[in-house]
Amino acid sequence: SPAPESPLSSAEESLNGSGGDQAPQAPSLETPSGEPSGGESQPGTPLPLPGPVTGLSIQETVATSPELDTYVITKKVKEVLTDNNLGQRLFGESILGLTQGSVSDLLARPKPWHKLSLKGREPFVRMQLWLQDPHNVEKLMDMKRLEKKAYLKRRHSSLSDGHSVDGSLAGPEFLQSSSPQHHPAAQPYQKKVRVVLGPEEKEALKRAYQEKPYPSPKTIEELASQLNLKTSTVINWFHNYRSRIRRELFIEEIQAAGAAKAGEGDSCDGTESDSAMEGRHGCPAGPEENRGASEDQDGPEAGVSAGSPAQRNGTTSSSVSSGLFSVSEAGLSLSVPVNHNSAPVRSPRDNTLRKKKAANLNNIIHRLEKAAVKEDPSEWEF
DNA sequence: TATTAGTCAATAAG
DNA sequence: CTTATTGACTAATA
Repeated sequence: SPAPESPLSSAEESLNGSGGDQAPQAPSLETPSGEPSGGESQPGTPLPLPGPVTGLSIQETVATSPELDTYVITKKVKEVLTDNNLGQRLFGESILGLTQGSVSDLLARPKPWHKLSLKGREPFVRMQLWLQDPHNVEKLMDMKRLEKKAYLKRRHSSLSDGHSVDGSLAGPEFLQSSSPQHHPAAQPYQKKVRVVLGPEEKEALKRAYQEKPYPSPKTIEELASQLNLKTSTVINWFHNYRSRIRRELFIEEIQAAGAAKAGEGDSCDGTESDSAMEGRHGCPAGPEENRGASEDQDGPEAGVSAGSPAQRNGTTSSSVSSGLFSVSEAGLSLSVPVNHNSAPVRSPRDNTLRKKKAANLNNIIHRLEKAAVKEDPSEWEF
Protein backbone atom coordinates (compact mmCIF):
# COMPACT_ATOMS: atom_id res chain seq x y z
CA SER A 1 0.00 0.00 0.00
CA PRO A 2 2.88 2.31 -0.35
CA ALA A 3 2.13 4.90 -2.78
CA PRO A 4 3.45 4.33 -6.16
CA GLU A 5 0.93 6.84 -7.08
CA SER A 6 2.21 10.28 -6.89
CA PRO A 7 -0.90 11.83 -5.52
CA LEU A 8 -1.48 14.67 -7.72
CA SER A 9 1.66 16.55 -7.95
CA SER A 10 1.71 17.49 -11.50
CA ALA A 11 5.09 17.81 -12.92
CA GLU A 12 7.58 16.10 -10.80
CA GLU A 13 10.65 17.19 -12.51
CA SER A 14 13.01 14.84 -10.98
CA LEU A 15 16.02 14.36 -12.98
CA ASN A 16 17.89 11.54 -11.57
CA GLY A 17 20.54 9.19 -12.38
CA SER A 18 22.28 6.82 -10.13
CA GLY A 19 21.00 3.53 -9.06
CA GLY A 20 18.79 4.45 -6.20
CA ASP A 21 16.90 7.52 -6.62
CA GLN A 22 17.36 10.57 -4.70
CA ALA A 23 16.51 14.15 -4.72
CA PRO A 24 12.89 14.29 -5.65
CA GLN A 25 13.01 17.98 -5.98
CA ALA A 26 10.44 20.33 -7.22
CA PRO A 27 7.13 19.16 -5.94
CA SER A 28 4.14 21.19 -6.61
CA LEU A 29 4.06 24.59 -5.20
CA GLU A 30 2.14 27.42 -6.60
CA THR A 31 0.78 30.36 -4.88
CA PRO A 32 -2.28 31.49 -6.66
CA SER A 33 -3.18 33.37 -3.59
CA GLY A 34 -6.62 34.14 -4.72
CA GLU A 35 -7.59 35.64 -1.47
CA PRO A 36 -6.16 38.60 0.25
CA SER A 37 -6.73 36.79 3.48
CA GLY A 38 -5.71 38.47 6.59
CA GLY A 39 -2.49 36.60 6.55
CA GLU A 40 -1.00 37.72 9.75
CA SER A 41 2.27 36.11 10.25
CA GLN A 42 3.82 34.88 13.35
CA PRO A 43 6.08 36.40 15.89
CA GLY A 44 9.39 37.05 14.46
CA THR A 45 8.73 35.41 11.19
CA PRO A 46 9.61 37.72 8.43
CA LEU A 47 8.03 37.14 5.15
CA PRO A 48 10.09 36.37 2.15
CA LEU A 49 8.32 36.41 -1.08
CA PRO A 50 6.78 33.66 -3.06
CA GLY A 51 7.81 33.16 -6.54
CA PRO A 52 5.10 31.84 -8.76
CA VAL A 53 4.52 34.27 -11.46
CA THR A 54 7.21 36.51 -10.22
CA GLY A 55 9.55 34.36 -12.11
CA LEU A 56 11.54 33.51 -9.10
CA SER A 57 12.54 29.93 -8.75
CA ILE A 58 12.55 28.44 -5.36
CA GLN A 59 16.22 28.21 -5.48
CA GLU A 60 16.48 31.90 -6.07
CA THR A 61 14.03 32.54 -3.31
CA VAL A 62 16.20 30.55 -1.00
CA ALA A 63 19.28 32.41 -2.00
CA THR A 64 17.71 35.73 -1.34
CA SER A 65 15.77 34.75 1.69
CA PRO A 66 16.37 36.67 4.85
CA GLU A 67 17.41 34.73 7.87
CA LEU A 68 14.59 32.51 9.00
CA ASP A 69 14.04 31.05 12.39
CA THR A 70 13.92 27.38 11.65
CA TYR A 71 12.78 26.60 15.14
CA VAL A 72 9.76 28.84 14.94
CA ILE A 73 8.91 27.60 11.49
CA THR A 74 8.99 23.95 12.41
CA LYS A 75 7.05 24.60 15.53
CA LYS A 76 4.34 26.27 13.56
CA VAL A 77 4.28 23.61 10.91
CA LYS A 78 3.93 20.89 13.48
CA GLU A 79 1.11 22.77 15.04
CA VAL A 80 -0.73 23.28 11.81
CA LEU A 81 -0.29 19.71 10.75
CA THR A 82 -1.56 18.24 13.96
CA ASP A 83 -4.38 20.70 14.26
CA ASN A 84 -5.63 19.66 10.89
CA ASN A 85 -4.78 16.04 11.08
CA LEU A 86 -2.37 16.17 8.27
CA GLY A 87 0.48 13.72 8.20
CA GLN A 88 4.11 14.19 7.55
CA ARG A 89 4.06 11.91 4.58
CA LEU A 90 1.57 13.90 2.63
CA PHE A 91 3.05 17.18 3.67
CA GLY A 92 6.55 16.07 2.89
CA GLU A 93 5.83 14.52 -0.44
CA SER A 94 3.64 17.25 -1.78
CA ILE A 95 5.01 20.36 -0.21
CA LEU A 96 8.63 19.71 0.48
CA GLY A 97 9.46 16.96 -1.90
CA LEU A 98 10.88 14.91 0.93
CA THR A 99 9.98 11.57 2.42
CA GLN A 100 8.20 11.12 5.72
CA GLY A 101 11.32 10.18 7.60
CA SER A 102 13.14 13.23 6.44
CA VAL A 103 10.27 15.44 7.42
CA SER A 104 10.12 13.90 10.85
CA ASP A 105 13.75 14.56 11.36
CA LEU A 106 13.57 18.06 10.06
CA LEU A 107 10.64 18.98 12.21
CA ALA A 108 12.09 17.43 15.30
CA ARG A 109 15.61 18.75 15.01
CA PRO A 110 15.84 21.73 12.75
CA LYS A 111 19.33 23.01 12.39
CA PRO A 112 19.80 26.70 12.90
CA TRP A 113 19.61 28.72 9.74
CA HIS A 114 23.20 29.81 9.81
CA LYS A 115 24.39 26.26 9.88
CA LEU A 116 22.45 25.25 6.83
CA SER A 117 23.72 25.09 3.33
CA LEU A 118 21.72 26.53 0.53
CA LYS A 119 20.19 23.18 -0.12
CA GLY A 120 19.44 22.63 3.50
CA ARG A 121 17.57 25.88 3.69
CA GLU A 122 15.23 25.02 0.92
CA PRO A 123 12.80 22.94 2.97
CA PHE A 124 12.50 25.72 5.49
CA VAL A 125 11.82 28.30 2.86
CA ARG A 126 9.17 26.03 1.43
CA MET A 127 7.63 25.62 4.84
CA GLN A 128 7.65 29.34 5.36
CA LEU A 129 5.99 29.92 2.04
CA TRP A 130 3.47 27.26 2.81
CA LEU A 131 2.59 28.83 6.11
CA GLN A 132 2.30 32.19 4.53
CA ASP A 133 -0.94 31.33 2.86
CA PRO A 134 -3.59 29.67 5.03
CA HIS A 135 -5.09 28.53 1.83
CA ASN A 136 -2.45 25.93 1.49
CA VAL A 137 -3.79 24.01 4.41
CA GLU A 138 -7.09 23.63 2.67
CA LYS A 139 -5.42 22.41 -0.42
CA LEU A 140 -3.52 19.81 1.47
CA MET A 141 -6.65 18.63 3.17
CA ASP A 142 -8.32 18.26 -0.17
CA MET A 143 -5.44 16.22 -1.31
CA LYS A 144 -5.78 14.03 1.69
CA ARG A 145 -9.40 13.39 0.89
CA LEU A 146 -8.60 12.48 -2.65
CA GLU A 147 -6.01 10.07 -1.50
CA LYS A 148 -8.35 8.44 0.89
CA LYS A 149 -10.92 8.08 -1.78
CA ALA A 150 -8.46 6.41 -4.05
CA TYR A 151 -7.38 4.18 -1.27
CA LEU A 152 -10.85 3.05 -0.45
CA LYS A 153 -11.56 2.40 -4.05
CA ARG A 154 -8.51 0.27 -4.35
CA ARG A 155 -9.38 -1.68 -1.29
CA HIS A 156 -12.86 -2.22 -2.45
CA SER A 157 -11.76 -3.70 -5.67
CA SER A 158 -9.42 -6.08 -4.01
CA LEU A 159 -12.09 -7.21 -1.64
CA SER A 160 -14.64 -7.70 -4.30
CA ASP A 161 -12.88 -10.56 -5.87
CA GLY A 162 -11.35 -12.82 -3.34
CA HIS A 163 -13.43 -13.49 -0.33
CA SER A 164 -15.53 -11.76 2.10
CA VAL A 165 -13.48 -11.96 5.18
CA ASP A 166 -12.52 -8.43 5.12
CA GLY A 167 -10.57 -7.48 8.08
CA SER A 168 -7.88 -9.90 7.31
CA LEU A 169 -5.84 -11.98 5.14
CA ALA A 170 -7.45 -14.35 2.90
CA GLY A 171 -5.48 -17.31 2.21
CA PRO A 172 -1.90 -17.44 1.28
CA GLU A 173 -2.13 -14.93 -1.41
CA PHE A 174 -2.06 -11.35 -0.57
CA LEU A 175 1.41 -11.04 0.44
CA GLN A 176 3.29 -8.82 -1.79
CA SER A 177 1.33 -5.87 -2.70
CA SER A 178 2.34 -2.94 -4.69
CA SER A 179 5.90 -2.36 -5.40
CA PRO A 180 7.48 0.28 -7.44
CA GLN A 181 7.05 -0.59 -11.04
CA HIS A 182 4.18 -2.92 -10.68
CA HIS A 183 2.63 -4.08 -13.86
CA PRO A 184 5.44 -5.59 -15.74
CA ALA A 185 7.57 -7.96 -13.96
CA ALA A 186 9.01 -6.98 -10.70
CA GLN A 187 11.70 -9.43 -10.66
CA PRO A 188 14.54 -9.49 -8.31
CA TYR A 189 13.74 -6.50 -6.30
CA GLN A 190 14.66 -7.55 -2.89
CA LYS A 191 14.30 -4.60 -0.68
CA LYS A 192 17.67 -4.21 0.79
CA VAL A 193 18.06 -5.84 4.08
CA ARG A 194 18.64 -3.31 6.71
CA VAL A 195 21.67 -3.83 8.80
CA VAL A 196 20.68 -3.44 12.37
CA LEU A 197 23.40 -3.05 14.89
CA GLY A 198 22.82 -4.67 18.20
CA PRO A 199 22.95 -2.66 21.41
CA GLU A 200 26.24 -4.23 22.20
CA GLU A 201 27.77 -3.26 18.93
CA LYS A 202 26.55 0.26 19.30
CA GLU A 203 28.04 0.46 22.72
CA ALA A 204 31.34 -0.68 21.44
CA LEU A 205 31.25 1.82 18.66
CA LYS A 206 30.32 4.63 20.98
CA ARG A 207 33.11 3.67 23.26
CA ALA A 208 35.48 3.74 20.35
CA TYR A 209 34.14 7.10 19.33
CA GLN A 210 34.86 8.49 22.73
CA GLU A 211 38.49 7.86 22.47
CA LYS A 212 38.76 8.63 18.84
CA PRO A 213 36.05 10.35 16.89
CA TYR A 214 38.10 10.03 13.77
CA PRO A 215 39.51 6.54 13.80
CA SER A 216 42.22 5.60 11.44
CA PRO A 217 41.56 3.10 8.71
CA LYS A 218 43.44 0.67 10.78
CA THR A 219 41.26 1.19 13.80
CA ILE A 220 38.19 0.95 11.67
CA GLU A 221 39.31 -2.29 10.23
CA GLU A 222 39.99 -3.51 13.67
CA LEU A 223 36.60 -2.60 14.96
CA ALA A 224 34.94 -4.13 11.98
CA SER A 225 36.52 -7.47 12.50
CA GLN A 226 36.07 -7.44 16.22
CA LEU A 227 32.41 -6.65 15.91
CA ASN A 228 32.00 -8.73 12.88
CA LEU A 229 30.73 -5.92 10.77
CA LYS A 230 31.53 -4.77 7.33
CA THR A 231 34.15 -2.08 7.18
CA SER A 232 31.78 0.17 5.37
CA THR A 233 29.25 -0.24 8.11
CA VAL A 234 31.72 0.95 10.68
CA ILE A 235 32.72 3.85 8.50
CA ASN A 236 29.13 4.82 7.95
CA TRP A 237 28.43 4.52 11.60
CA PHE A 238 31.12 7.01 12.44
CA HIS A 239 29.96 9.41 9.79
CA ASN A 240 26.43 9.24 11.01
CA TYR A 241 27.29 9.41 14.64
CA ARG A 242 29.48 12.45 14.32
CA SER A 243 26.85 14.11 12.26
CA ARG A 244 24.13 13.36 14.73
CA ILE A 245 26.11 14.33 17.76
CA ARG A 246 26.84 17.60 16.12
CA ARG A 247 23.21 18.13 15.45
CA GLU A 248 22.30 17.72 19.05
CA LEU A 249 24.75 20.37 19.91
CA PHE A 250 23.00 22.74 17.58
CA ILE A 251 19.81 22.02 19.33
CA GLU A 252 21.28 22.71 22.70
CA GLU A 253 22.60 25.91 21.34
CA ILE A 254 19.14 26.91 20.36
CA GLN A 255 17.54 25.95 23.60
CA ALA A 256 20.20 27.73 25.53
CA ALA A 257 19.58 30.80 23.51
CA GLY A 258 16.11 30.98 24.82
CA ALA A 259 17.23 30.81 28.38
CA ALA A 260 19.42 32.92 30.51
CA LYS A 261 17.98 36.19 29.51
CA ALA A 262 15.33 37.87 31.44
CA GLY A 263 15.31 41.43 30.34
CA GLU A 264 16.12 42.13 26.80
CA GLY A 265 18.98 44.40 27.38
CA ASP A 266 21.33 41.75 26.30
CA SER A 267 20.51 40.03 23.08
CA CYS A 268 23.67 40.46 21.17
CA ASP A 269 26.26 42.43 22.85
CA GLY A 270 28.36 44.59 20.73
CA THR A 271 31.69 43.04 21.33
CA GLU A 272 31.70 40.90 18.32
CA SER A 273 35.18 40.10 17.41
CA ASP A 274 35.94 39.68 13.82
CA SER A 275 34.75 36.19 13.45
CA ALA A 276 31.82 35.42 11.28
CA MET A 277 29.84 34.11 14.12
CA GLU A 278 26.21 33.63 13.67
CA GLY A 279 23.68 36.00 14.93
CA ARG A 280 20.69 34.57 16.54
CA HIS A 281 18.15 37.22 16.86
CA GLY A 282 14.61 36.20 17.16
CA CYS A 283 14.93 34.12 20.20
CA PRO A 284 13.32 30.78 19.93
CA ALA A 285 10.39 32.63 21.25
CA GLY A 286 9.20 29.32 22.33
CA PRO A 287 7.56 29.74 25.62
CA GLU A 288 6.65 26.65 27.46
CA GLU A 289 7.50 23.15 26.53
CA ASN A 290 9.97 21.21 28.42
CA ARG A 291 11.69 19.94 25.36
CA GLY A 292 14.84 18.13 25.82
CA ALA A 293 14.48 17.12 29.37
CA SER A 294 13.73 13.75 28.14
CA GLU A 295 16.07 11.01 27.17
CA ASP A 296 17.86 9.09 29.73
CA GLN A 297 17.44 5.66 28.75
CA ASP A 298 19.08 3.05 30.67
CA GLY A 299 21.51 0.86 29.04
CA PRO A 300 22.18 2.42 25.72
CA GLU A 301 22.05 5.98 24.85
CA ALA A 302 23.45 8.65 26.91
CA GLY A 303 21.92 11.96 27.28
CA VAL A 304 22.78 15.48 26.86
CA SER A 305 21.39 17.78 29.34
CA ALA A 306 21.13 21.44 29.44
CA GLY A 307 23.66 23.17 27.45
CA SER A 308 24.86 26.65 27.66
CA PRO A 309 25.35 29.41 25.27
CA ALA A 310 28.66 29.34 23.64
CA GLN A 311 29.42 32.88 23.13
CA ARG A 312 32.26 34.65 21.67
CA ASN A 313 33.66 37.27 23.84
CA GLY A 314 36.84 38.92 23.04
CA THR A 315 37.30 40.62 26.32
CA THR A 316 36.39 38.09 28.90
CA SER A 317 37.71 35.04 27.30
CA SER A 318 37.69 32.95 30.36
CA SER A 319 33.99 32.56 30.48
CA VAL A 320 34.13 29.64 28.23
CA SER A 321 32.99 27.15 30.72
CA SER A 322 29.88 25.54 29.62
CA GLY A 323 28.05 22.49 30.61
CA LEU A 324 29.16 21.08 27.38
CA PHE A 325 32.76 21.29 28.09
CA SER A 326 32.68 19.93 31.50
CA VAL A 327 33.55 16.37 31.17
CA SER A 328 32.71 14.68 34.31
CA GLU A 329 34.47 11.45 33.94
CA ALA A 330 34.84 10.05 30.56
CA GLY A 331 36.64 6.86 30.24
CA LEU A 332 35.28 3.60 31.15
CA SER A 333 35.01 2.04 34.49
CA LEU A 334 33.21 4.40 36.63
CA SER A 335 30.43 2.60 38.29
CA VAL A 336 31.11 2.76 41.97
CA PRO A 337 29.85 6.24 42.36
CA VAL A 338 31.77 7.99 45.01
CA ASN A 339 28.56 9.27 46.28
CA HIS A 340 29.47 12.42 48.00
CA ASN A 341 26.28 14.19 47.63
CA SER A 342 24.63 16.04 50.34
CA ALA A 343 21.37 14.75 49.17
CA PRO A 344 20.40 11.61 50.94
CA VAL A 345 18.77 9.44 48.43
CA ARG A 346 19.88 10.55 45.08
CA SER A 347 20.97 9.56 41.68
CA PRO A 348 20.13 5.94 41.44
CA ARG A 349 21.43 5.28 38.02
CA ASP A 350 23.59 7.85 36.47
CA ASN A 351 25.97 5.31 35.35
CA THR A 352 24.98 6.56 32.00
CA LEU A 353 27.47 9.29 32.10
CA ARG A 354 27.40 12.12 29.76
CA LYS A 355 29.25 10.31 27.12
CA LYS A 356 28.22 12.70 24.53
CA LYS A 357 29.82 15.54 26.33
CA ALA A 358 33.01 13.67 26.53
CA ALA A 359 32.68 12.71 22.96
CA ASN A 360 32.10 16.26 22.05
CA LEU A 361 35.19 17.30 23.86
CA ASN A 362 37.19 14.94 21.80
CA ASN A 363 35.52 16.19 18.73
CA ILE A 364 36.39 19.72 19.63
CA ILE A 365 39.93 18.79 20.37
CA HIS A 366 40.18 17.15 17.04
CA ARG A 367 38.89 20.17 15.25
CA LEU A 368 41.10 22.43 17.29
CA GLU A 369 44.07 20.46 16.25
CA LYS A 370 43.13 20.83 12.67
CA ALA A 371 42.44 24.49 13.16
CA ALA A 372 45.77 24.98 14.84
CA VAL A 373 47.45 24.25 11.61
CA LYS A 374 45.69 27.07 10.00
CA GLU A 375 46.72 30.62 10.30
CA ASP A 376 43.45 32.32 9.93
CA PRO A 377 41.65 32.14 13.21
CA SER A 378 38.57 33.67 11.72
CA GLU A 379 37.67 30.25 10.50
CA TRP A 380 37.57 28.70 13.85
CA GLU A 381 34.08 27.74 14.48
CA PHE A 382 33.87 27.95 18.17
C1' DT B 1 40.83 11.49 -0.90
C1' DA B 2 38.47 12.19 3.47
C1' DT B 3 34.46 14.46 5.59
C1' DT B 4 30.24 16.69 5.84
C1' DA B 5 25.46 17.70 4.63
C1' DG B 6 21.12 15.97 3.09
C1' DT B 7 18.25 12.36 2.25
C1' DC B 8 16.30 7.95 1.39
C1' DA B 9 14.07 3.96 2.71
C1' DA B 10 13.48 0.00 5.83
C1' DT B 11 11.71 -0.89 10.01
C1' DA B 12 10.87 0.21 14.99
C1' DA B 13 7.96 2.40 17.98
C1' DG B 14 3.52 4.30 19.17
C1' DC C 1 -2.01 4.13 10.27
C1' DT C 2 1.57 7.73 11.70
C1' DT C 3 5.87 9.20 13.50
C1' DA C 4 10.82 8.25 14.93
C1' DT C 5 15.18 6.15 14.14
C1' DT C 6 19.14 4.98 11.58
C1' DG C 7 22.48 2.48 8.13
C1' DA C 8 23.55 3.62 3.52
C1' DC C 9 24.21 6.46 -0.43
C1' DT C 10 24.96 10.95 -3.36
C1' DA C 11 26.66 15.42 -4.00
C1' DA C 12 29.37 19.06 -2.27
C1' DT C 13 33.63 20.54 0.18
C1' DA C 14 38.12 20.81 2.12
